[in-house]
Amino acid sequence: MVNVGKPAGGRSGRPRAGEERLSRQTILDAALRIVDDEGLEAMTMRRLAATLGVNPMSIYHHLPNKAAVFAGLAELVFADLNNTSRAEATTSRKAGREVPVRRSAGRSPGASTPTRSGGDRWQDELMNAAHAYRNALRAHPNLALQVLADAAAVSEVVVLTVEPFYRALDRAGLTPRQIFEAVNTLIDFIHGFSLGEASVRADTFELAPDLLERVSKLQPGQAPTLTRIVEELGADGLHYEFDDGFETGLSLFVAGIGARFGR
Amino acid sequence: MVNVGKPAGGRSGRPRAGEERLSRQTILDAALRIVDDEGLEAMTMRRLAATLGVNPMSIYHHLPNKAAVFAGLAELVFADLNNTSRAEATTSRKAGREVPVRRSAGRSPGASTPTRSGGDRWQDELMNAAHAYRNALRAHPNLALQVLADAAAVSEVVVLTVEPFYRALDRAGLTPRQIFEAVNTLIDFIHGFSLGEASVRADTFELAPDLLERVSKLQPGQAPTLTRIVEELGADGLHYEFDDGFETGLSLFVAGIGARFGR
DNA sequence: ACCTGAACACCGTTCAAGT
DNA sequence: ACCTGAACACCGTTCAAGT
Repeated sequence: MVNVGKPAGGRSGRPRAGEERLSRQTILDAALRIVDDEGLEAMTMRRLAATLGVNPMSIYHHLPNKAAVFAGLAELVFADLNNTSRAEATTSRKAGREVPVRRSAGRSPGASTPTRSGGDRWQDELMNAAHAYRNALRAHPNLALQVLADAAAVSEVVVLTVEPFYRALDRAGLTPRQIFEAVNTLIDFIHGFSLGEASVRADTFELAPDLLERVSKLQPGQAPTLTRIVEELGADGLHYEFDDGFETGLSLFVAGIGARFGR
Repeated sequence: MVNVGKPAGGRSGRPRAGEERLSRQTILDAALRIVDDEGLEAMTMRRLAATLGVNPMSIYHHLPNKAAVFAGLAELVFADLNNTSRAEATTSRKAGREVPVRRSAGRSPGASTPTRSGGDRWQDELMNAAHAYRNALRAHPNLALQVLADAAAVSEVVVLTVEPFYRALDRAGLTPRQIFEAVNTLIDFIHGFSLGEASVRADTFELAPDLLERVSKLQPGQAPTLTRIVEELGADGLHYEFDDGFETGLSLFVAGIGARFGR
């Protein structure tokens, strides 16, 4: 199965230049590919070396250990997010490697919100930030758990990530303290949501989508309210869509800001 | 360091009866102790066997593999939660093993909410459910990630866990669909929050508590709004307490329910 | 039924050596 | 500077054998 060949076939999308050298970037690209295709635990140092057509120890010359590889992958995810959300900003282009701009499904693809009057601009801005964040985590389901557990390790790039949230809520007129608290809460929600979503996509089940089946297996009287509510909902009502769930959560949150902070 | 002795000293709190036999329960207890004391990755099958004073292979007679051990641990966490939140319910007591009732720090330890009039009962009920859930995850920080990633594997016991949330929101008068959506959102928030909290307690940093230091290292103009807001807050304003953060999140959520669903 | 010993097919990482 | 081979100290798990 595993092709431990000579100097690695040109598997990745990148065109191999005449010079084929090992670098932090090529290593991380290969690692990401393994994680995406075969899951977290398939990503071993030896396997990584094999797909690069290189001795396992060569990797240690560019990254100090396996943890650093995973930290590097987490960083990639956030970097992707930052580059995606301000595709137009006047940034001095980083050397090499353009990050492909992924577009969220539901929204208009062109310029940001076409001239609309109304006063609900900050809500849209906040929604956009939230969707971009979710999409970045969703792009690599197998990596999500690692990213969320390791967000710490990625300092700068993670901090940049919250700027759009701050901007939206600043525009909404909240106080600094309110902004700080609201952003923390919203990001916690997105993390929890994405964790559930990633679990389902990876392989297993999750609470929301499976509730009906599980409740039916309960002994009578173990969870009376839950049982009754689920029955009232019926099979149709329980059909779960992650997209809807995310939207609902966001709108609940926006409504909360309005009510608590008088917006 | 590791004491690989004869038939295992009486390390666990349980009194060793004359008969010292291996069982699913003793294995899981030992595993939980290793995870709590030394972290997830210290919990290897061989290490577990050593602390039980037993051959590694003996374990496989009671649990099919390592994944099953972790699933069992996740189940313990949720079982703990269920037993804690209805300490008084008339349940036929399960054979053996009483789960110690952990009490949350901030609240009055006695009977639930002493006779209070007012119409805000459901809010308190919801808060209590949320705190109990958070506390269960907080009781074993090293396990939190595993639990959240694996909640799926633990079917029945996880389902029971949401009953208090359903009861509170049913009392609030929401429709079944609204309850379903609100509970999903709230639990996602708690998961995300607990993930962050567990990461900090385990070893690393996290966004909220560390924001100030990190923002100061940003290049000028990289995140203008964030930078300005953080400066306005100042060092004092940014001091982060998880307890406050959780309370804020909950109240934002409760306010959202009020505003969206007219309660 | 429950436990064991030896073995298999892996790991991450150190270290001394090659070019 | 960058890469390698051999080795060390581990893993999870299978399998045939013991009582």
